[in-house]
Amino acid sequence: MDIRQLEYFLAVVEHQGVNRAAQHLHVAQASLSQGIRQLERELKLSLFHRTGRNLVLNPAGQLLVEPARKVLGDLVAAQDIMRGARELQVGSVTIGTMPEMSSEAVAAWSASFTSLYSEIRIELLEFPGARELCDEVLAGHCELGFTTFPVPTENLERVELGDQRLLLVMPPGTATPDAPFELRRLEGVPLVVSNSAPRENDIVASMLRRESVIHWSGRRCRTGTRR
Amino acid sequence: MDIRQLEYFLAVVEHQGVNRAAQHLHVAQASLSQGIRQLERELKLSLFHRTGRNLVLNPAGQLLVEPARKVLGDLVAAQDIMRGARELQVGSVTIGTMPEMSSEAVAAWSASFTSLYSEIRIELLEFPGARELCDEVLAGHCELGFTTFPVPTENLERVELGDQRLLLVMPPGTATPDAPFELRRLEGVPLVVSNSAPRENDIVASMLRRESVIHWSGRRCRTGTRR
DNA sequence: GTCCCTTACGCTCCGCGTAACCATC
DNA sequence: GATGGTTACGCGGAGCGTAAGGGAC
Repeated sequence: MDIRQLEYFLAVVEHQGVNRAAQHLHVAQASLSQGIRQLERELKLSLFHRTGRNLVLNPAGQLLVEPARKVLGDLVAAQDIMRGARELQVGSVTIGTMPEMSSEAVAAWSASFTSLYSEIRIELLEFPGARELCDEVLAGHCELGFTTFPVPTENLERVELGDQRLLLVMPPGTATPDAPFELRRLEGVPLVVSNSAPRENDIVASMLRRESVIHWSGRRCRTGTRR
Repeated sequence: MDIRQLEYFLAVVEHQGVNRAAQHLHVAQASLSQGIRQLERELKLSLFHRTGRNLVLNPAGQLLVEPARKVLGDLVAAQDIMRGARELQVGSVTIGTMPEMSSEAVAAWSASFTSLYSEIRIELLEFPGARELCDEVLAGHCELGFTTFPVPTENLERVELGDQRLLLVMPPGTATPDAPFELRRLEGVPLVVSNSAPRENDIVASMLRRESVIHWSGRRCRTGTRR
């Protein structure tokens, strides 16, 4: 039993005859007749009464009408979904993130993407580090990932989105050197940091950690999105 | 988009790879690969991430999984129904009747048929006369009809089911001739007849009518099936 | 090397159309 | 004759398998 055969069958039923159905399907009458015969042969079951003039459904044929409509209906539904996906109207994008990545870039990208393709769902996956993130992108579990340079693989396409500038805000009167500020000078300094990153998804914290700077968490405040 | 292509697609998804899916489908690996490529070409849409090793669904592919399952599921449902019809497990038979036909033969046939094929539904259509009944059977709207001889067409297959004997019950003391009883002798005689035949679906009434016998309906009683 | 997917290439068979045939009206 | 369905037959293309190619590990 085939899609084509079911289409032929329903066309004959709906147009009450091979001739009219063939005109509607733009195939030769003989081809349609053959198709129906072939279907009946495969099913080992007659579907129509042959009464000289027109073809009339017999009980077995009547049993097939609704199931056939259902199959064809589901098929066009699937085709509609695929057309939507092709025209970027529906679907989803899975993107990977990592703790050391600032969420601002991801949020900005998501916002602009959503404004363009409002029906595309964005799935977020977070990985421990750039290595794992790139592995997952390579394995095909994410379409793309946001990470920091250097990217730990050569086989991925990379787009530089920009530099992110961080501002250190200090109390009035603090000595501000002209030379680049050394993170080491924050050793032991109480800092206002985010507490909304249970998995340390905070670029400042991870940078300080990389520099082995111990800071005293003087006061925590909420930042980022509130749930 | 084709049944075969959807089967191939789901097999690759479920077995996570062309190779294993091909073994399961008993086709060559290359044929399966071709089939998937062809499907993607038709849809103008990539369905898998090609990441060197295995094939992994991409978002468009994920969108197709459930619709494809639905199409194939409905298809096997249709095939099941057809198998049932072939094995006379489900389905229906439409039979035609006519007023002058005694319902006893129909009932007896229905009972024996139902005891053999309990899942086959019997549809009853009643027509004004043998002429109309035979036309409908010829047109394919009934599979068979119960009628009385002579059948008013040569193009139908006929099976004689038997003779139906009718008994005339008379008051004690009535003269009973040895010769065949003439219906004309019932002229004006009060008869107990059925009142359950609003459309005169009564073999006695129609026989008397054919003989132009006027009888006085002395008393009516219920016969046949009570609703 | 192994593993897995893809491409190339012939072959077979299915389904199409043309044309002839048959039946009914 | 007109209409409508079936059968006969040759052709083209779709899909298969074999074999070779290519990338990842």
